[in-house]
Amino acid sequence: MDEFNASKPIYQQLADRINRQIVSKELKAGEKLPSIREMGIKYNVNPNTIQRTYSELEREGILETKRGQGTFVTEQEERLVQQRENLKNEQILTFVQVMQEMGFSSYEIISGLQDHLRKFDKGDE
Amino acid sequence: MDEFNASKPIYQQLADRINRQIVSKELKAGEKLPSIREMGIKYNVNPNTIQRTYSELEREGILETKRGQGTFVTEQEERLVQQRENLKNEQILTFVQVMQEMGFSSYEIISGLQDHLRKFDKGDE
Amino acid sequence: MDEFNASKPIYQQLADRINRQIVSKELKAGEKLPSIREMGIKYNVNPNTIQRTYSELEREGILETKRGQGTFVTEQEERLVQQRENLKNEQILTFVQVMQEMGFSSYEIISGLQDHLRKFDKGDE
Amino acid sequence: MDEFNASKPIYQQLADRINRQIVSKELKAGEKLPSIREMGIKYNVNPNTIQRTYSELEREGILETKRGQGTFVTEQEERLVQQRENLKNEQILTFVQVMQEMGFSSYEIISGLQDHLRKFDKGDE
DNA sequence: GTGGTCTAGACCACA
DNA sequence: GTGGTCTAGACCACG
Repeated sequence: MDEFNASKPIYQQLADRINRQIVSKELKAGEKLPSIREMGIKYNVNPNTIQRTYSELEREGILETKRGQGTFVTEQEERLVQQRENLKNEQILTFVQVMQEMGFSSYEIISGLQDHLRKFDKGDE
Repeated sequence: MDEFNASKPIYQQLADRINRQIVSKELKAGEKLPSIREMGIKYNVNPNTIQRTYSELEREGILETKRGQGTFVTEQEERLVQQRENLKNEQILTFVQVMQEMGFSSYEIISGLQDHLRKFDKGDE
Repeated sequence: MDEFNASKPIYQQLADRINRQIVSKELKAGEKLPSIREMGIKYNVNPNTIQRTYSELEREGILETKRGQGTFVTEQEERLVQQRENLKNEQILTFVQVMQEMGFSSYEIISGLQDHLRKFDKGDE
Repeated sequence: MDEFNASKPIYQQLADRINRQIVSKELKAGEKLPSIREMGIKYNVNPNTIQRTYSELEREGILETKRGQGTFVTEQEERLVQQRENLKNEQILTFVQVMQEMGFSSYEIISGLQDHLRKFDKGDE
């Protein structure tokens, strides 16, 4: 397991991934994350790098560490709800910005998106 | 003019910008681009950096260099049309992927997007 | 009860707390402290940690251990008076040092402090 | 030069120091800081540690880095003014909290402080 | 030259 | 066992 993109720092790619797991409820409030060392082995990455990922997410307020016990998803559910909202808006904002800079109209954006979803939709609404 | 983002290489940010200018028809087929030197001055950037930007776009097939004359947007209009379609689908694809990984439903994606466009729409459609 | 700060060792935070309880006369000269085991349960903390807290304060001369009876606040009242004075001056000294290093004038320090006390004063004076 | 406190991380002690230098205008808006490597040598500390110090301060918004050029105090003077205010209030807040927990009255705090300043005042008002 | 990332390996405090 | 800090040394992109 070492499928990392060269253009973005590993610690950020991992942070993004965990962020998504939390936002998609794959990881739940209060749940314990693997230890830094375990993660290091799992992703074939230096523990320091994992450490950086975890602190980054702690700074964002969605992870908490308990001394000598490990790192946990925060139990403050509001933070998680808010994070979900934040990430959604962030993604939409940059997507729309880029599309508009490329000269696509709102109509083209929406209908292009609908076409895409129609093709690949797995029925999850 | 030196409003560059720290996280991405300047040469790529320039390439993206030119890509957008071409796709949005701000730059037209066959049009001459400023010389490397001019661009360097205009954006207050090292000529090496511009050089790299141009080669990148040449590799993508939308710029052409004529020795002794300068760098031009390709005159093969199909390439440009195709590039526009490519960039659009690329953007949509990765946007939808990320949103789905975060557990957002097709409904949330579309309506979130519509909300956003409603708020910020500049009337272009 | 496990509201501990991550940045400082727990045993020290406990020592500080007891120090304050003694200096504020919440704990009086000669008074018996809870046993190590009781404290451990009360604060949901390992007995080793409490042990360390107590020895620390013994070293400072304000606690005394009587073998087979438990741990007590010293009965030498002067030590307590002196400790109160020490802690006060210590706090003031480092506070002023830091403020002066940051370039705050004596006037700014005093008036900033008065402003703060005016806002938050609970009437104790 | 390796006068560091054992109880606090070096990178934070350095951040505090720089924070103070900026707030006291010893370092001015837009001024260039020594390179990571220079600082490392000066304080006999690993460049990585300095790096962490700098990023910490960048996150706080008072430093900025320009790729390939170095690290600078931000030129947005308001951020600096605000930081001065923040640090002042932070210091006052924790000082007063500690003193009140130790049972000192507002009167004792203020007059203790005034006594202290009277003794050591260097004429800066 | 600059900062940014990563690794390997070490030591520490804490539970 | 856990996370937190630090070092030494490496490689990279950028100007």
